[in-house]
Amino acid sequence: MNSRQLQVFVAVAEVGNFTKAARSLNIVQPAVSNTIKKLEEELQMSLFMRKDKSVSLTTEGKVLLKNARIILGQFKKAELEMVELRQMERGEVRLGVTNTLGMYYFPKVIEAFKQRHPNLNFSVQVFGMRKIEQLIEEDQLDMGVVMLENMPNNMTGRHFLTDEIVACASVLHPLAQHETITYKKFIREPLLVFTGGAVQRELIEKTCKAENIDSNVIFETNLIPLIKNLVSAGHGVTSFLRPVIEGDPRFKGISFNPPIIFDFAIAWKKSCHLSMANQAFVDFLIDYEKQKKNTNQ
Amino acid sequence: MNSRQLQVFVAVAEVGNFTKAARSLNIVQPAVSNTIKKLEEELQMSLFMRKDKSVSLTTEGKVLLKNARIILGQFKKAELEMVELRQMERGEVRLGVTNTLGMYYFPKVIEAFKQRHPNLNFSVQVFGMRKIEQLIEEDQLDMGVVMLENMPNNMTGRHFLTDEIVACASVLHPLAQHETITYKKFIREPLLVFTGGAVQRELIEKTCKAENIDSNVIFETNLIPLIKNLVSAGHGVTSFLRPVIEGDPRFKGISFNPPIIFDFAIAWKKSCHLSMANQAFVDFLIDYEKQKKNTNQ
DNA sequence: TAGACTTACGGGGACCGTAACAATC
DNA sequence: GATTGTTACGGTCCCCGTAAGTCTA
Repeated sequence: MNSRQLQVFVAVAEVGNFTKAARSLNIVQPAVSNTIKKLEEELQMSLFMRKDKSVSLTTEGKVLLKNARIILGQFKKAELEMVELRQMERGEVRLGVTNTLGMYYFPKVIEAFKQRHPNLNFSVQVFGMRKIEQLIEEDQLDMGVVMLENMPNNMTGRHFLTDEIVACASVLHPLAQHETITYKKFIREPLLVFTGGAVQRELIEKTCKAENIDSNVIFETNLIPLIKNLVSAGHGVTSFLRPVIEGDPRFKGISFNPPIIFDFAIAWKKSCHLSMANQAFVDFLIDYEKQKKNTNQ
Repeated sequence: MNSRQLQVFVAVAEVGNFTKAARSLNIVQPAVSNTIKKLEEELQMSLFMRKDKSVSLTTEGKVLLKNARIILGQFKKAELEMVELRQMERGEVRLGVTNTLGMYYFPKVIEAFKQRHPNLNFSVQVFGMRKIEQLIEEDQLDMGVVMLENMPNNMTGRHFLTDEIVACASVLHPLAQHETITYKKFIREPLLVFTGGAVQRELIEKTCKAENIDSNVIFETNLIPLIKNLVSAGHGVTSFLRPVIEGDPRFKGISFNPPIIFDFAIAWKKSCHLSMANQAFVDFLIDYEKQKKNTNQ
């Protein structure tokens, strides 16, 4: 007993006529005869009473019909679900992002993606980069933002964004006169440090150690607006990705010399297959950046 | 997507290994590879992550697995129901019998049949023969007992029993001395008539009319024991199928001259297919009589 | 004679088995 | 080298289409 046999059987049962059933199935009538005959032989019972000009179900046929309808319905439902998955009308994306990118980069991208695939469930959460790597490892996230150059070797991913870290001071601050600044000079300033992601903090520590000086951190927070307010009020300087202060007249962004460039990648466990929804988001992300680059040129 | 593909898919999903799945399906491993590949191509999505030494389900695979289990379960259930129907572990027999046969013939047969097919639902009801024909016509009975020689032509059936109608008198009655009696002489006796089935009553009417005499019916009832009591007490004579009085020392059964033989058939609507349960009972009935005849010889 | 189902026969595709290959430990 | 999955090839069986046959109105 297979699905094709049931399909033919139901067609015949519904129209009570082999010829019409064949037409509705787009096959010839003898094919229907054969299929039904095979099915009857397999079940060792007759399913239809052959009367002149029409056929009708036997008692056994009626029992089979009930089951056949359920089975075919279930097939249809399963196939539909698969199509929905394929067409991104179902599924889930669980993404971990850094605080900065979560505030200044992803909202626009995700909004555009959501518009394309409105029925996907989307979970975006902000974590530090180390935490993102850990949660991906623990399968609590599907993917996340990591630094391209130090991607864990049990993970794989794709580079999607390059951005510059700049020193950030109030436009009234003496530093605002400079166009570039060395990192060594920068860390001697009173520093307001964003501690959400450990990366910039690590950069400071490393440089201090290399220069053999103590860092001059006067304030730590993971609230970007708070840092911006304090910097704006002239309490110190900080470093941000350039987009954070771009367009904000209160701040001057000063490139480091040599410049500090971050390459961001979206990454996932190497051993783990991305669901179609996640894969679609990655593709979308790469494509989004390519489009943006083309437009800017 | 067909049932075979799902069967293979579930097998692989359950053991997480193509080779073992192939073994459990009693096919070779490349066959499994091919089937899964076809399925993946058809659904346009990958269902398994191929890792070293084992495979595991993708997100989409998990969704399919849930559906596949339901579908295969439904198949199993349907096949089981068909087997049960075939093996007479389900189904219903709705049989109409005459009063006499219901009391003196069918109990033993039905008991034997019940023993063979204990899970069949059985409905046996006593009606007059005309009523049986009517109820079959109305589809309220599947089959019933009718006279072979006047089976309605919209019905068909099989002869299963031949029995003799005999005059029945108390052993103390003067008629008990006779070995035969003509029907003409019989109807001049004071008659106790069994009115459950109209057949014997009709026979009396017909003969009276032919002989141009009034019938001498002094009592009518459809209670066989009551008639037997009255006959036993010498209040009159009656006619019965021979088995009714066989072995009862109070009565003498006197063959008519010429003998009156009834051929009983079990019959059903010609246009209507007998369910396997009913068919089985018919076969059983014929076989039962054949066995009995062989034993007696 | 027309309409409906059955039977017989041939072709194409699906599935399975064999065998050789690739990859990982 | 052993185990696991993939690819290629050939054979068999199933299903479909064509054509002829049977039955009934």
